[in-house]
Amino acid sequence: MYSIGTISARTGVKVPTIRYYEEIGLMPAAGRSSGNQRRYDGRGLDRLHFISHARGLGLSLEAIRHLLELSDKGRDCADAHQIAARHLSDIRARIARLQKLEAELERLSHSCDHAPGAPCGLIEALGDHGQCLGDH
Amino acid sequence: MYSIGTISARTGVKVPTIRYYEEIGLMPAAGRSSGNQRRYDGRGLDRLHFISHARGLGLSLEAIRHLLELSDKGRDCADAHQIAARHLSDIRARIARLQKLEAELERLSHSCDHAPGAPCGLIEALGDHGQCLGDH
DNA sequence: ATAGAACCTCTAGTGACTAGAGGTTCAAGA
DNA sequence: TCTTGAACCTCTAGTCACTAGAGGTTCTAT
Repeated sequence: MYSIGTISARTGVKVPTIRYYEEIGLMPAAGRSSGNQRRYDGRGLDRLHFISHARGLGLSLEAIRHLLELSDKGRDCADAHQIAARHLSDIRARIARLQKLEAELERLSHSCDHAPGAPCGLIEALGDHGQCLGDH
Repeated sequence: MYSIGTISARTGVKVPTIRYYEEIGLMPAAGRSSGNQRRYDGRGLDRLHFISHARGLGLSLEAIRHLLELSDKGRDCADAHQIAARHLSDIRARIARLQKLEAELERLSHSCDHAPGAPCGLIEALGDHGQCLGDH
């Protein structure tokens, strides 16, 4: 049996975060010691590893909750793949958007010649969307 | 003079969001009609355009607040460029991270052969960080 | 037995909004 | 001038995924 501090150290998930996961039902209510402290077994540790890993991949807690349910039920992985596919396309969309912003911001930075006394071209450009190429 | 609804329509910023910007001091407190409704002039509209554009580029309200101060003071654009540069490197870091996640998630999806009855390889892989390449 | 690290619950705060309740004002048409 | 209803007002509370702090209790090692 592990204390909350132990599984925190093993998974890298902070102690208050573990309690938060329990509060929202992502982690099952842990067993308690005689003095009311949480005690976890290997399954609890595994589950927290799963959550931590999926969070690291950027999945929302809602998606993880869904994945955990599928895992608990034990079969039919089509749904799991759908969740992963949705997340993947979401990631790709975010990359595309960030790349547009990157280009735009770089362009705006170059629209200023740093002339002393003159207004900053970058600030002007921020005020005037008309100068922009993209649709942000 | 424009009503809050009018500048909302012109900038695409929702009405409650404009009130929120005023509450946190990003928009100056607007003048009022005799019946206590907000009234904006061209400067208010410009300022909201600026904020909306910068938000669209992904800048935080804190960064925008800073930029607005620089703009109000009117000269020395080095600080503005520093803010933009910081944001640009932040965007690049986020792109790099998302690209890692993309690769990892794609790999995990392929680690399942969809055999009926067998446990889902994707879910197994999510539980076991040891299988991973990256450091997410 | 004791010290102090780790644990407990509870409340409140973060960023950037969004939603809703309950009430008031404005502008256009009759 | 009156009426209608769209737009406005303030205030509170909720979102996501935590994080911080107060004030108190339990565990573990010496």
